Amino acid sequence: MTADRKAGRPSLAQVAALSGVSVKTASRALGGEPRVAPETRSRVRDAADQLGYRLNGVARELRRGASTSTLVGLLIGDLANPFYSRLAGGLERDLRMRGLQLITASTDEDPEWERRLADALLERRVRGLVIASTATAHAHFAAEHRHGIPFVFVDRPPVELAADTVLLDNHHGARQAGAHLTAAGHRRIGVVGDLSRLSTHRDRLDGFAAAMRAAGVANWADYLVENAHDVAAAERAVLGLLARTPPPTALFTLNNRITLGALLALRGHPAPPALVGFDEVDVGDVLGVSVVAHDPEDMGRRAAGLLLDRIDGHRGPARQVVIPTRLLARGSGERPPAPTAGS
Amino acid sequence: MTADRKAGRPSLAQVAALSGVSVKTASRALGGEPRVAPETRSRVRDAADQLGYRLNGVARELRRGASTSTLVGLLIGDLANPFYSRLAGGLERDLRMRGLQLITASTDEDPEWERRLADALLERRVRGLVIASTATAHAHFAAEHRHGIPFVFVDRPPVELAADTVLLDNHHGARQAGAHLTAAGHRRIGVVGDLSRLSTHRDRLDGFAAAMRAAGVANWADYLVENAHDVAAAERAVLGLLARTPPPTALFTLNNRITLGALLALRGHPAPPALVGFDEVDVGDVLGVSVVAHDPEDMGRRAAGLLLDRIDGHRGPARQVVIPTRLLARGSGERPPAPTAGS
DNA sequence: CCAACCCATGACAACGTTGACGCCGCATCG
DNA sequence: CGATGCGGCGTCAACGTTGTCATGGGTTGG
Repeated sequence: MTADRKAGRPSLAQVAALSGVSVKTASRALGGEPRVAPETRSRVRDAADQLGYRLNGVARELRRGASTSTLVGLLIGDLANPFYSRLAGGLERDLRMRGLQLITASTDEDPEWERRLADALLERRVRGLVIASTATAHAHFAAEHRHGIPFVFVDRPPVELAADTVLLDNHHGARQAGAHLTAAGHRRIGVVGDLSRLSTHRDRLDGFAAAMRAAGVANWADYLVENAHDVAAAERAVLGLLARTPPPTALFTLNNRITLGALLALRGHPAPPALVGFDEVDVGDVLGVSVVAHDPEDMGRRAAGLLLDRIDGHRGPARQVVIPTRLLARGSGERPPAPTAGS
Repeated sequence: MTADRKAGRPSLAQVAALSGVSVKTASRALGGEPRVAPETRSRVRDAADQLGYRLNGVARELRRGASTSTLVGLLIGDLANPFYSRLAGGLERDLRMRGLQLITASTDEDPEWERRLADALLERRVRGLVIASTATAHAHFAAEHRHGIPFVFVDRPPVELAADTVLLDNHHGARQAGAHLTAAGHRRIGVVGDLSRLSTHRDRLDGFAAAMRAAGVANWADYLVENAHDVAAAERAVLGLLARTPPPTALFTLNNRITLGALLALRGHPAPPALVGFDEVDVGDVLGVSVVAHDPEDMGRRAAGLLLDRIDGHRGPARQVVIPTRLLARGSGERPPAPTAGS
């Protein structure tokens, strides 16, 4: 009652003193080491309980060395985005089976923040780093990488750094979406994309362009809007596209938030254009939204796999995993072009 | 090239040696302390860059003491659930403005896991703990709490522990939903809930019961299904309710996942029952789903506020913040009872 | 011209734990 | 019965950093 207040947190020395053994024996007893008499062990445990003592993981990590950390860093754009949070969920689940914990930070797609956060994590001596990078160069990670810290890049590949990577099949998925729409007869397809510097955006655009070339649609870029980074911006972008003359007969939205914006823009529209979105949306099923789907949780699991391999000592060259996509036709993408204007 | 491989990570001593100063001076130079000659500082910095050196945050934390940690623990049910991930997002954003980082772990609503994870976080000497607890007692946190570690309970209150809390106005929200449905003439309302041990579930049920009493609806519990913990279970539960004779004319789904399950079950239904859900759903707006809405990110921010107050030395009694809910009428909740059976 | 002072730097200890090693006493074995 | 082995426990040092105190040289001021 007297010591309860001022004494910060008890240390192993206090537990040892209370139970009448040396510090080392107390450490053995609480750490589950063998070679401790059962009676001693329980006496130490009782003393620890009485003091509300808990082993200090920070001291242990310092003593045992950097490669004993159980923390893995995860840098993503925004935890509130279902794509990222599902990825984080899959990653976490596989890591914790190995006793590793996830420390998550959102970059808000700001490269400067991303770097500061990465520095903080590395200073904390995380065991590895999984990163959906928004930066356009990663050479400053080279030193850490050489020192043996495993890096896994997810969703977006590293630049100027040879590290393990998990990517979506962006090109193929977008090409499939484009082909699906042209097959239904669409020639004027509004395309709404995210920040143009992101590799995912560029890859999807490339895939779509390939589909347009294959279908003989020139000038498709006339109906392209980029940098619609949030739902509201996407909604505005779609409304802008629909106001053109002639309007697009179909839309291809390059990620989940943009698809949401488009759905908002099309609400109550008498003759909505066809719509295919990249990424699954939550009730896409119920809404009948056709999408290029993939499994974010699987991305997280694959990232965990690559990371754990490295932690287990795998020394091979950087590996790349590609997560497949598949087109889910649910109605919105199969609407034919409205017969307003000629072909 | 030779030392590059075997040497683990360089230490301050190596930087000091390379730059020809003492360890302490190197520490001062890199730590941004005053009283270092500019020329010395840059020499040390160069040496550090050359070695790929980074200050060791673990050692610093040990040296400076427990209350200098910049880690805050967050325990939630499932990172992939938008409610939790948005809460985490709001929390993280406010914490990082103070230089604090979030370490997140999912409990999968397993009390035993929750306890293990909490132990691990406390052993790591986190600066505070935010927890959406699935356990039914929290006395084992009492010792830590007395030692001054701030706890903030979110979504669900602590049991046998006086700690800061952020809750939703579950009772009021559910009562409003019930009143809304009875006002439209519904008397047979199917209610689908989550794990019955969760306080959120019980509070919402209580609120709904109050509305039923007020409207003079007895035996409402005949149409109650509990423990529908995932989307698939909720879908089955709703299908089961609809198969009853007479079927319910309306549904009240007690959380976001259950609402999703209900939407799946009602897909293509010729004369769907009215539906009100607790929690916002992603495109509820577009779908016309009436819900009892609230702001999970705000919950996170309020939790951050309570935590930061404690970190700043606030010593008052435990405080409780209640986040308001509001009923959003979007169509699904306003459908009148089908005239199949009599009132 | 000497005292008082400040600046830049260094030596040392300590944070709390655990690995390496050593010691003692009792049981086992040839 | 002495040698060997091992279970139980203690001593010591080290992990990498930083707070405290000390030191030497240069500057200022009376």
